[in-house]
Amino acid sequence: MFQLSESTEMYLKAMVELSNREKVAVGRLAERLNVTPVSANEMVRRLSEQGLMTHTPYKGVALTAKGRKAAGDVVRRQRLWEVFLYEHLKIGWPQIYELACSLEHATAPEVTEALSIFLGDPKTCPRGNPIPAADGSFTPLEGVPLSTMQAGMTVSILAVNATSTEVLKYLFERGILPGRKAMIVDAAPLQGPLTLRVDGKEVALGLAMAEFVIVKSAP
Amino acid sequence: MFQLSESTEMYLKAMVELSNREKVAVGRLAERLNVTPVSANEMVRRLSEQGLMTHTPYKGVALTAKGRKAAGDVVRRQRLWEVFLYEHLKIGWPQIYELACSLEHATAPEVTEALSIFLGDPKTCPRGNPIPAADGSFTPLEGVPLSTMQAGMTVSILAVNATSTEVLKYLFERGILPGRKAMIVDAAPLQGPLTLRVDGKEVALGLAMAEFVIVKSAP
DNA sequence: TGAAATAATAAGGTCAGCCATAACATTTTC
DNA sequence: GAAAATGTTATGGCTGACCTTATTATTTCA
Repeated sequence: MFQLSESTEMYLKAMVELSNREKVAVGRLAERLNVTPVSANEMVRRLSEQGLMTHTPYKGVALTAKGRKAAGDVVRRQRLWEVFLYEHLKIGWPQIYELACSLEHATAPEVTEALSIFLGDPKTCPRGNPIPAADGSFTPLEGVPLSTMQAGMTVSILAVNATSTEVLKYLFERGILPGRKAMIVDAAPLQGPLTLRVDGKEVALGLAMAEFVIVKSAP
Repeated sequence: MFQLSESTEMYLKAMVELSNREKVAVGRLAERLNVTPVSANEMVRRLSEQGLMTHTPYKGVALTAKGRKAAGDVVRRQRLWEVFLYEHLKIGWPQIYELACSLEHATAPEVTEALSIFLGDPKTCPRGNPIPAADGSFTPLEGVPLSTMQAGMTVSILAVNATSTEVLKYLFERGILPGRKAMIVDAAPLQGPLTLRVDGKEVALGLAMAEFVIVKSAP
């Protein structure tokens, strides 16, 4: 609607959500965006031609400076709407990502800035992620996916990066939310699930989900 | 995004904005939506097949009950966003239509209802038009286009139904706003312009614009 | 009443962003 | 080092909502 197509915005957003700077495999993009790897490849080619990302075959994709700026704008809109939906419209935590995503695509720059002012220029969205500045710049969180942690460690949950309402609902119901602390009781081998203790309760979490929970180790 | 395509929503909205129940000429639709008459014809066929409108060739198009309900939903979203943008984000009156239009297409039912509550269930948008109820029902304004009025009459402006930001800006700058009173100083013949006295100033207004200013005669 | 204006239909084209299937290239893993 | 997994490219197809050009039908009005 405002230069970038909806599809382009989704790809940019996925890049930010999946990477903390490193290259992202095209297959991961395809998976997150629910398209076939062939489609993702096509789209990555288009976006590379537009100078938004660079693709090194068999190695992955990375945003260019231009792409990072554009992605920052998109993510800013998305997260500001999340704040609005959560804080002012009282919409449930698991739903806000998906609803904000739709609104994001339809938001003109003047609305973004007016919204930010209305909200008091928040720096973090309800899922714990930083809200990029008006110029699109942002510093990724200093955290790692929960899936990389070892049994016995205690972590503090910084952010949840899942997008599907269903997954968010699952995490929400088990108290896996930004700000909480979790103790890793067990990490089963062979891509097996993690067992956590959160809020006094034990929770099993598949690795796929644990990838989208960003944590830092806590004392 | 939520069953109806963006394009469908635009046609439904145009139907509500152009009619006060009577049939609308396909050419008017085409004009307002900035598409060719051929395209509008195609689209009207599609919408008729979906049971949203009925088309009587050479006579015009009318919404069915189903179409009126769907259109009411769309218009409700649009106008609620207008209120939000105007009242809370402090965005200028001429801009809100266009900006709200984009947001409208991206708004899920639960957001619409939460927004309505947040806004205090307003009944009128900043352009003076009624906001349909949650079930899509609404009563059209009891007013007529300014273009149908005679010289010498004094009218009270009920609503402004223009959509282009440019036209809205023109009207805004001249004080042609809901709630104001206007005296028709002169109505030139041959589709000529109207001359109004609004707020002590004289304003010339082409018939095309005057069609989108809804008024009732005032003492 | 007949010309002009408007409306409708037909046929064929474009474009973005998907899809599937199939062949081929590279990397990972046992 | 070979098989399995993953990634890439090629080809062809689809859909929605537009477009143009051309032809035909109806209505309006001078």
